[in-house]
Amino acid sequence: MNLTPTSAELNMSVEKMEKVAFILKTTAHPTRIAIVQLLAQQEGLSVTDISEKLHVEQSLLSHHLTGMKLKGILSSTREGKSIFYSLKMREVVDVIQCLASCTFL
Amino acid sequence: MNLTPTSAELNMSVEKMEKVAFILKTTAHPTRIAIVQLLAQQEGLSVTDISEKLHVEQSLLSHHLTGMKLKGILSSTREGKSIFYSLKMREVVDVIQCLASCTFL
DNA sequence: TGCATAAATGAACAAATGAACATACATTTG
DNA sequence: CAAATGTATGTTCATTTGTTCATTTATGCA
Repeated sequence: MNLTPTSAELNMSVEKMEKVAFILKTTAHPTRIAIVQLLAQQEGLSVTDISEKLHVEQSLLSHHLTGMKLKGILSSTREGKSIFYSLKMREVVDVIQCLASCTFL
Repeated sequence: MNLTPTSAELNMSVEKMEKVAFILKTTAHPTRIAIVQLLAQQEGLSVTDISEKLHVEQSLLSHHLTGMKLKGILSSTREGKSIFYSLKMREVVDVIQCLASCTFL
């Protein structure tokens, strides 16, 4: 996993910092990290699927999911009664894994 | 180069998710991202240095800095009247750059 | 000493967030 | 259509966060 920045990338605009902060904030929650981890392994899980796997109540989970979708991290598609969520911004997986691999955590 | 996480890494404990969330949360702010970017280029800047470069008022900056230090992202050392801050958890640079390199941001 | 400079701290407040709950909406099936 | 199922939405409340301002602490120097 090569996360090494180029010098061009190091000079970041305020606007970009705000966008990055936005994504970090959107991801910075144990439940949402669990959602990303889950969808990284298996795309297209329904709300019920996720709810059962993570033991998170439906409404609360839905709030998290719709928020993450609104912010561009997830996408969803309806199939019958169910709505299936997938990872849209796959980079967040790398971001999480990068921190998760820190030995001191 | 293998960007795919291993199954071991994907199976993250709740505790680890909380720690990762903690770091993400601690970083998820434009000013704090700017601080990380700055210290990534130049270690050991004083509060005044950072304040001037980022145009952030002393007290507010100090709140951000002490918070980030408390949470293990930065370290600091006094030299005379000044206190110099450095990056302690260098991984957050990678995390930020990873998101910053997203073309769609 | 006393003063200037550098940084941290604490109080106060607005705003954002997370959780829980009830309810509404959409879809399928009988 | 009505009932059942799956999901979203809205409200309320407690907590956390971000900011500002005033004050305090620490250091160096005349």
